[in-house]
Amino acid sequence: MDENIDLPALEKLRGFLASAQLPDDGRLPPERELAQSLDIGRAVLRKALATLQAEGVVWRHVGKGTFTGERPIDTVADINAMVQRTNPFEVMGARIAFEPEVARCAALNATGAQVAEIRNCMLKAQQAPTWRQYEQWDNKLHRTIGEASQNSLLLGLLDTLNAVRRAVTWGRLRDTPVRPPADHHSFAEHIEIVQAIGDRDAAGAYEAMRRHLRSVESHMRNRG
Amino acid sequence: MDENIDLPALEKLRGFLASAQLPDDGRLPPERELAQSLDIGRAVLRKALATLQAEGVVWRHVGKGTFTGERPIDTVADINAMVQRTNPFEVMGARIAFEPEVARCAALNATGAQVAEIRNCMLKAQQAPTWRQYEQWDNKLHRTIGEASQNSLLLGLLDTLNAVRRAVTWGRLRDTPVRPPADHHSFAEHIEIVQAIGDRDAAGAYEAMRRHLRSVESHMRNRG
DNA sequence: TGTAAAAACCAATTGCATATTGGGTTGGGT
DNA sequence: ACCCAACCCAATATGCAATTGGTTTTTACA
Repeated sequence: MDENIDLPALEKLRGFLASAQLPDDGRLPPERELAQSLDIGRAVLRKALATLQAEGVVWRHVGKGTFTGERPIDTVADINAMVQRTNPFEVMGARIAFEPEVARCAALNATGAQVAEIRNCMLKAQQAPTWRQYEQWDNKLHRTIGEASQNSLLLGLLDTLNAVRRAVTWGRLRDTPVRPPADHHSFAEHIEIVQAIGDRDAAGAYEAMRRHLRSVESHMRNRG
Repeated sequence: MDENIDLPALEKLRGFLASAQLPDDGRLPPERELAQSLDIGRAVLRKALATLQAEGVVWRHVGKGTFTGERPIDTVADINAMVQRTNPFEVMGARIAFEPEVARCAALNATGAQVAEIRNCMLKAQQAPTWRQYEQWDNKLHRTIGEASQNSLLLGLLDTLNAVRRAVTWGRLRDTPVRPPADHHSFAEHIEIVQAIGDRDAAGAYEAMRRHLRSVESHMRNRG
């Protein structure tokens, strides 16, 4: 902490914070304006603000303003940052960590209509005439399982994960045959997942999804 | 599919897509410009584009443009939308689904320095003189566990989850006593989590984190 | 001469008007 | 009946001036 702090100014600022009616986002008036209304210089105010920032009472950001409370972690537009930071194996690891839990929640919470939709997606994926359409139905299958968890936040996180996955694997379809072979490993795995969800078997759904993604991971490694 | 499709125009468009040098985001020229350069009408082009969009070859968005490939799910992690849609119980459910898996990965992957930092956060949380500082160290403990997973995507998802959590629980500290009581339930639970991570016990870390969050959940219910 | 305050400058961000883009309709021509 | 050109609308992007925090320079005073 800076020892040159002006204590009367700091007390004025604390008094302001204790009594001010601030907007919902906790934004303080601009420094120039606040200095004037507290009848102190801006440089003095800035020192007092720096003290309060070090205590976690306020946070400041160039161009945005000064706000009460702790600085939020910056997550807006973080998808691009995530994409830059990660790689296909991390994406697989995150899926293996996350999606079995989503399947578990789906087994506990899915409506009958959602179970039927999950089955439909699985069948459509098996019957898909091209890899592109197989991927579309595969994506829809996984997302419908996320919807069936009945937890909008889990679904939001799953969508974030899939957005990163697609960005990381962009262009990956170029060198594949026309459609998946009839013995494509995911088909049997999908059947097990969907069966467990339909049976309301949470642990079974968790294990089946985990086996599926481990299998996807090892195929990815062999193709590496 | 629309049966009024103009096949020569569709072939012209496919030919364009096969040979064009497009920017990295796969953006096509604006419709008016593309219609001119292909020497077809804009309405005809729009029909051809609609056909390709139905096949998943391109996607279009008012005001943005036309792009190759499938329509991405909203790629900006829209934290505000998640916050509006969810509630504290969903947040708890998502944490219970997600954070034990993060603890499992941390037990397998943490460096020695990270284990030491995790311990430090735990001790600092126990010694915190105010609830505000306890929360700061608690947040840091959970985030350090996320870092220790050595998976930047898992960490990104955890940050997203915590950003939503903070927004949903905004202002929750107002009516609490000065500091956590010495027998605050989380203290013993933190010890178990940190012990399991330090012991490299993945299943133990998973179970300890799950018990901790279930305990937080039931305290939340009783307080509700 | 040293210090504090005021003024000026810089980088990051916001707000707003205008331009652009896809979506669609209308009228005229073949 | 269909296509084309022109036009309109809603969503989005772009560019620029204003705003905001961060810092340096200048000025005034003791």
